[in-house]
Amino acid sequence: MSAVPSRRRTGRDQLLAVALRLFARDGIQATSLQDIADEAGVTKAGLYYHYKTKDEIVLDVLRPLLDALPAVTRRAEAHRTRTARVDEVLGGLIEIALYEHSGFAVLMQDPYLTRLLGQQESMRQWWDGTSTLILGPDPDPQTRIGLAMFINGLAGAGRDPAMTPLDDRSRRQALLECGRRLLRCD
Amino acid sequence: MSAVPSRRRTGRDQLLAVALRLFARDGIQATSLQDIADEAGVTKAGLYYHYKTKDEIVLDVLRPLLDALPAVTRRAEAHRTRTARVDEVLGGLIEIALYEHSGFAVLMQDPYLTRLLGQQESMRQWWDGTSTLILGPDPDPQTRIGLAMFINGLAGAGRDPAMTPLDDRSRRQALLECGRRLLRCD
DNA sequence: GTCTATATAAAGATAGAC
DNA sequence: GTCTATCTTTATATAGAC
Repeated sequence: MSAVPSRRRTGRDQLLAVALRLFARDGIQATSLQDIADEAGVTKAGLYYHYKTKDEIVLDVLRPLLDALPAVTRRAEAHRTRTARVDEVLGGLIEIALYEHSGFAVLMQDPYLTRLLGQQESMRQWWDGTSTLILGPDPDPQTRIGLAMFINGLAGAGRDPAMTPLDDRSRRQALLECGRRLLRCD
Repeated sequence: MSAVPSRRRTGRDQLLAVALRLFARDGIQATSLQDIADEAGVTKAGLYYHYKTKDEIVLDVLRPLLDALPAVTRRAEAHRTRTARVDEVLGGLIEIALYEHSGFAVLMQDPYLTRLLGQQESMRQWWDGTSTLILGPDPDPQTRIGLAMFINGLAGAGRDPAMTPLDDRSRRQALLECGRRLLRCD
């Protein structure tokens, strides 16, 4: 028994980090358990001590992301003005896109995950609720489409070469400005 | 010899249509030759009369798209004012995203294709050139990132539920408005 | 907790008949 | 131009030793 119950770099966590990197680079479907095992320095069978199936690995890799998105919405609900809610949602999504960009890109774009989450029914519900929260129950189509372009373009914009000369703060600011323009909040 | 040399629904074309639909729905890697053959009503071996490899099918499916993007840029180069060039590029990309949306989404997002095109070196070059054409040689980062969000978000926004109530013209208009806002052209 | 070895299914691809 | 049959490789997954 360890005297330190806090999270260390246990085998499981290391596997997840390796898997996420490969998923983001090659796509989930193209990443075999053999690839993950090789990269992690274990054998394929060794993975099965930690996980029963590949899907279990996938879901565990994306778990932090799947939790982070509703958390953003909950924080936004605590605000009373529309402006504050918009900023909380846009800012929260930008944080995720910038600092967990691998996971965010996989979550938003990988076809394997789309199927695994059942055509993303849960994702769609979260997005509907979040959209309604910041745009109101009956927003004009232009604004809704602007928001759709923001969420769909965020992962790509976050890893665009145009970001490289900017520091962290400028990156957040630039992406926030994109969102505000699309939602006509500037 | 046929009296009608024009394009009919030959076996090859039908295979491409089937393949594109499956690629867009499940991703390229998750779509096996068996899947395509089943859907097209032939056997797996039958595919190999038309194509030597799966990659050949993939590239042939995406060929119209890979040709359409540079064509947009060439049309834009014919204009002299920046405004006209911007509208030609944005409008051209919107046309593709709306009317060849399956192919466009696959082209922009599928990890299999990214690898097949060699980390998309050719795509990156096209995008650099197009970006420079409409933004000038040294655009401010905010505008470049806005353009990145547009191209990356276009496929997703084009198939967002918010599009359904709109007719074709309104859809084009809404997406164009997104682009103009991101580029501060309104 | 990680290994060797193996089972089983499915992938891409080819040979050759019709 | 499409088929049946088959080859080879690789995928997920399991059994059981250490």
